[in-house]
Amino acid sequence: MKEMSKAYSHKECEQGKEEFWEKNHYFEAMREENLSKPPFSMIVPPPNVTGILHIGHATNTTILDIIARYKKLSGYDVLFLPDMDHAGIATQAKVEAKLREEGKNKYEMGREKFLEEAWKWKEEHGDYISRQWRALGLSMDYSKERFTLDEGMCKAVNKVFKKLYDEGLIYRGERIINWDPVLKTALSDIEVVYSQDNGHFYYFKYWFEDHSSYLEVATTRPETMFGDQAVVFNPDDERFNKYEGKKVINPANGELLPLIADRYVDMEFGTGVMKCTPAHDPNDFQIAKRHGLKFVKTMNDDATMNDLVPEEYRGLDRYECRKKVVKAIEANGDLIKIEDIVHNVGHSDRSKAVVEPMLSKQWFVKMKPLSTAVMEMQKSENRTEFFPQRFADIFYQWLDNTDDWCISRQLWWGHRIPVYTNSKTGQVVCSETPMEGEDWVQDNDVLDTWFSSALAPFGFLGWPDENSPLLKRYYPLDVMVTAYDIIFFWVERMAFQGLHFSKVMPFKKVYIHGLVRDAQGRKMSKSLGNGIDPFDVIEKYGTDSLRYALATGGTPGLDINFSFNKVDMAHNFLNKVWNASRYILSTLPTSFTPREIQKEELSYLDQWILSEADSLINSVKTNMEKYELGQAADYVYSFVYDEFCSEYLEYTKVTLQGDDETKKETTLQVLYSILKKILVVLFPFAPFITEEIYSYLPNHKLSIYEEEYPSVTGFEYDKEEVQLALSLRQAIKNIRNHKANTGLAPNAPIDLQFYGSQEKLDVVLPYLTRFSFARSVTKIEKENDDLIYFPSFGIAIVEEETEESKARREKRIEFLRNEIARSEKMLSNPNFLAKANPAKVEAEKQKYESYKAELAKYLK
RNA sequence: GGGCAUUUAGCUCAGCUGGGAGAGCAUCCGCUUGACGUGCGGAAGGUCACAGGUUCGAGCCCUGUAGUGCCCACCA
Repeated sequence: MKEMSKAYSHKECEQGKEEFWEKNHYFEAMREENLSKPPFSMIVPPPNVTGILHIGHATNTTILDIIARYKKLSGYDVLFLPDMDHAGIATQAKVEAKLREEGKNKYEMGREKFLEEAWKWKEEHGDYISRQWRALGLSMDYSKERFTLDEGMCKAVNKVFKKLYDEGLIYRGERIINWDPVLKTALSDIEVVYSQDNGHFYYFKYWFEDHSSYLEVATTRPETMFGDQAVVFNPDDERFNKYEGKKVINPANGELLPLIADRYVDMEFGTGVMKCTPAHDPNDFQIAKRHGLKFVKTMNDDATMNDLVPEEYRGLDRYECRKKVVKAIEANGDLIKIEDIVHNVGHSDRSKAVVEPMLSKQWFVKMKPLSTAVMEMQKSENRTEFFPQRFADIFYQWLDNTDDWCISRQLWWGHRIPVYTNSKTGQVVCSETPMEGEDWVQDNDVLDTWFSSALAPFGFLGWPDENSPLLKRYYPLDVMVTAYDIIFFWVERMAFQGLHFSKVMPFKKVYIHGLVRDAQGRKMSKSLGNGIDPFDVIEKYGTDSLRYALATGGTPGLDINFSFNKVDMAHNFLNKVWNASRYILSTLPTSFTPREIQKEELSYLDQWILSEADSLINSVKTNMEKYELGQAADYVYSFVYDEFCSEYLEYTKVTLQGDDETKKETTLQVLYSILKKILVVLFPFAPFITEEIYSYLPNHKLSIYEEEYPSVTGFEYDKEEVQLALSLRQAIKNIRNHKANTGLAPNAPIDLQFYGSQEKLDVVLPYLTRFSFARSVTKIEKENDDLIYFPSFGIAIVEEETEESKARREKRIEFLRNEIARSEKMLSNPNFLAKANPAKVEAEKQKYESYKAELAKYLK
């Protein structure tokens, strides 16, 4: 047998393992030999091909991987599919930046050449991501990797688009959309993030035509005044409704604006009179439609002023224009005041530029029918289950409120909209395949990236090929694991697309986790410099420690605070596992052969530890099924440290250093079987170290992957025997406590008296000697004032009576009295006896009796 | 404005159908006990945010208040 090295080295453990697993096909789904197993499927949320994976990716994929490995060992044929997202806007921005550095210009290059550059980018970064996945120890089926722009996905996207188009669920329309003037593309509503920005509220005089008087109108955006078409007040507003039909002068350009009434206006807000800019504000747009106003767009794509504004403003940036207009109006004496305000301003999620609401012709998905279908489904038995459950409500509410989805983007990198216009006839056709003939011109825009990632659950499995083996076997996905920040972007859209095209929800369960923050709970950001690169952590502590730290010590759905403290703890824990294993394996003789353990051969200590192991397995399984990974790992952690290593492992030294060969052999079998269970249970969390240790096990198979997830022994343990073990532990603890309290060294010799049967004394004696350093243990036949009782026996520490020992006894008496009083109160309460759980009542009675008995000795 | 989450030891957090308050780290004391000092044994440290209520019994359930974080909507 090879020898394990003295200290746990993550580098040695992790070296070559991914290749080993891959080479032996453990990551592959749908292997011939696994076809009889039930299928289980997941996909990784596709990372953007823009760059490197961060700590959030590491957390997400670690959770997925833990589930994948757990399911695999639990007897499932697992598909864990890798994939990447072309990330339209983000990648295009990166490629453009790179080209700029090289002194190139995308417009000069043209679409074709630019896309070549983008594909080059994808190849490079895709490879890099792929390597990072392996460094994180992910057991994905790399032979089935997909990309949102690969051939199959292009087919899927075109087919979906065409069907929705034909059904009238995709339409082209002119509406107010969110325009990103830096990236020069339309955005969807959820790509706009609002922040509380400082701004100004400008009050202007709007004179009546005859200059007899004026109305006060306030705005935050004077630069839009050139597009104004009316001034609006509430029809119920007594102050203004007498003016309906009159006209006022726009102080920015001298044009006449009609005064109109609309219920949209809030009488309480501002001056009660509002200017209306139909082409640059969504609410004004609605008002204008109701009143038949004109829509005048006054800005270019880069948010500079266009030719419809007076000459002196043309070409100015919107903010320059704002200053200039205000100045001009002030010069005319029509500026009343400027107030400082804080208001919500929409920014582009990607470029952070202030979004310009603009009238624009774009493609939209009509959401109502699609979202309604999902809502109906979520009320049925076939709903997708959310973990934690509260996210189901968040998911549902969004569906209930969402507006049509703007899906066209003015970019080149992405799925081009499959709609063609005939330049001669003007005919418009949606086609899954390119239209033949020079007259057909394809729409210039591409689709929102999320349009294609929404198809991931079925598209990546092979749809639209209905006969795709993956699709048939693994759809719908068993569980989707993702952070809460992309529920709207991704989970919702997968849901309605999946449901629309397959009639079932695309995933049975959704597990939502939190975001990773720094040790103080702050968001990781470049400016704070508190970001953590998972690969730095891996280098220093190893993948296993990182994985363990990320997946445990938190609560599902809540944010995770990353700290090196946790990684240290994980690393120490793994070192503990390593050393316990090393010790056990070093005690196994070369002749050792694992075999089935029989209940009859077990000592009381064996029975105790095996019963603890059984309940551990039950707890771990229950929690794994609920995705309570932290909870599951906690059980293993405390079992390993406390029950197994600090106690049982130490106890076995008595037997192993003795000369009863039969007992020795049994003990080794128990140690071996529990060690193996620990390794398998920990394997999903820390695959490398457990595989490494596994390879030292006698009779090991090719890989720990070949093992089955452990189950309970099925033994009916003898309650009294188990109780004896518990009593022994308690006695040792008490004696240690006594020593610490009296200033004795832990290994100071001590004399004990034992009250109980000779049989019990015989089995307990060697442990009392070894672990409490008992110099003598004298069996006594009479109860003694100094006895401390454990359920199976009593122990007295022989010592001279001192003030201190008296005080300690007084303390004990006080404790017992309090407990007895508490217990009496409960037991004398008829309601408790009648209503409480009978087992609880029984346990309470027993405690009461034993406390009373102990107290009686002291008070004799 | 609406909603969700959160408040437990100095710090970071557990506490899983209500039944004697826990872990890791930090602190203090003691141990080179034949796997591990990356360890072992022990100690100290908490009106479980606050106020009511339900219950025989509340950290846990209900109502309210306050602090913190986040999401959605949005009034020019």
